[in-house]
Amino acid sequence: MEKKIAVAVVEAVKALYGAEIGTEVIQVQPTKREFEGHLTVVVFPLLEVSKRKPEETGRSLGDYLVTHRKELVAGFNVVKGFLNIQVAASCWVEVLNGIQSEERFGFIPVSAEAPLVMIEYSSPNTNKPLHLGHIRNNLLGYSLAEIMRANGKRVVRTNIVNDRGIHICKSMLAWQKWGNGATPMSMGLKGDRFVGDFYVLFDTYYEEEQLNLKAEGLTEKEAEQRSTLMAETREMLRLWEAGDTAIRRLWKEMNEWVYAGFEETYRRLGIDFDRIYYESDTYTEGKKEVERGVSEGLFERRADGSVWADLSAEGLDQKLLLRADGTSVYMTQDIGTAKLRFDDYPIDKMIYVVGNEQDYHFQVLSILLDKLGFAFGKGLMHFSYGMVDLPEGKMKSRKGTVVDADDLMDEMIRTARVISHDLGKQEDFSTEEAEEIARLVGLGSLKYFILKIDPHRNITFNPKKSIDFNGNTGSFIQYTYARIRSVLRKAKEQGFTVPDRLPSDTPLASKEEALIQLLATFPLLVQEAGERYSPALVANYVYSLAKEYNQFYHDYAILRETNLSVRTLRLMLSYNTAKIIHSGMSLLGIALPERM
RNA sequence: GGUCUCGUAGUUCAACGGAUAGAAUAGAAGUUUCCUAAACUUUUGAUUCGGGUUCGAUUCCCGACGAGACUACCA
Repeated sequence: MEKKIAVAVVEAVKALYGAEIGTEVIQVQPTKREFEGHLTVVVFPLLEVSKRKPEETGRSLGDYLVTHRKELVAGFNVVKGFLNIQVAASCWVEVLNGIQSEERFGFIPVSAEAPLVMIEYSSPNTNKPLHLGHIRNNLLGYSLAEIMRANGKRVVRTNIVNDRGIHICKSMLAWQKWGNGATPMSMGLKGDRFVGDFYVLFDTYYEEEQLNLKAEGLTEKEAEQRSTLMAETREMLRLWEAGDTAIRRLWKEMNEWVYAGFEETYRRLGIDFDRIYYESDTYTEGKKEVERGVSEGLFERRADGSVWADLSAEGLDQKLLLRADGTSVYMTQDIGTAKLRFDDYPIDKMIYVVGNEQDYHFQVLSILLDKLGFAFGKGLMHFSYGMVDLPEGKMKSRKGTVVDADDLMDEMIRTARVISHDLGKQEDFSTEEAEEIARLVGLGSLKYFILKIDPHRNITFNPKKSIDFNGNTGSFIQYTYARIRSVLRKAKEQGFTVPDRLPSDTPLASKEEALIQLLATFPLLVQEAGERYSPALVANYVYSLAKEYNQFYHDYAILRETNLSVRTLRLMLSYNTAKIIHSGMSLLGIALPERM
């Protein structure tokens, strides 16, 4: 609709002022509530060609549109430099017919030639369970993938698992020393939790060791160097890299436990991947690339054997790529992973969903890949998002102030169950139904809470206050959806049908026009969300749609409406609102209950 | 110190450079013979400060102040 108006205005400008302008000059936006009209044209940008005052220009354009395009424009008014347009009712009916006729309104079908976007997200370490920060990451990544797909892109969702390194060795060593052969099965624990506990155990003993050493009068640095635990860990890493079979077997077994745990958490969270990469497979590739860089004179090997990239020409500093002992660092691995990925897929766009603490890392990665001659280096996108903090400050795994992903999901579902129970809703449902609804609502609220916030911002998450189930929340949207489904069920029972299309002379009330207008903007919204990589945009749109429908619902007795054409209109509006809420929420990875 | 991100009602979030800065919560007052009251209606309340760019700035630029991140032979 906005586009139609823009085209019509271009035509009017040509007829009135004889000037050729592009539609991109025309700003068409929804009219603010306090003014009369549906859409508003901002005339300020047109003053240059009209050579007249804003009000006069607006009136001339309005007159032209009402006279020459009356099938589109039914009326107008001008306030200052704003031309408010009343769109003809028959237009809105046609728009609604258009929405009704499309299975997935607003989604662009994915063709085999479409650009291929790879999205990396999650990227866990295998030494501890997933926490709230990972939840934000996973939700953003999953949602972005859905949004890109809705924009007609081919999408490969990928996960790079940091399955090797000193941190894993800490868990392994602790298990060897103090595990007494325990397994997740024997302890009745989730595998990731089980291994994470050993990681914490290592740290506890390490702290103790450090305190003892410092008590002997050693400085902090000396104490670190004298640590036997650390020495054993490093030795373990060395053995791992050397391919020691016993160590490799232990490593494999403990990682399997962790993967089983992750799998469960991912499944509950409702996210998955198309392709998983393991750092243990990619880090050697990274080393090769770095060595190539050295031989091509791109990087410098120092006297101690370490390899560095000098990025001072780019305004950055020196960056380590290989340690003196030849082992790789994070950057080395990311170079290797990138190479393997581009060998595996014809990637047009690479998106890394990683926290903003790594902004610098990706800036450097982009430059390094570019230096190494990879065409994709410059175009890689770091989808950076803010930290999730607690009211007391930053989450610290060592201080035990981390909000565990599984615990949080449990808590959300529990809260949903309690609220549902208190409202007396559960009487209508079987135990299984009630439990399923609690699950959908609890998780939906959590997801919505995270996704509606602009990714750049840090989130302060208050576990005590938990998450609201009222207002701008996932459950509000779910409730609205369930209610619409209920209306449609009842309509069917009573023999009322939703037609394929409405006659164009169907009368419309302003509430109905407003709802159609909002529905009609969905394709633009999806496109914009794709261009701006913004799940938050989708979330806030779906909320405003749900809110609009709630008011509509409150004002009209849909099923008791006796006028046939009015009732079918309202049913059709309900049907399509549900359809688009469903589409929108699917972009966020949020499931909807049929009843609640 | 340097680089980057963020500063909006008491609180949590919105606002392609557009009109009188929107919602939600919390506070105050209402609405159930009626399709689901997890709803709806009314009401109180905010752009950190100072410059600049222009028809117009929460948005863009400069400076100050405040919060966070990075600046590791950690990942």
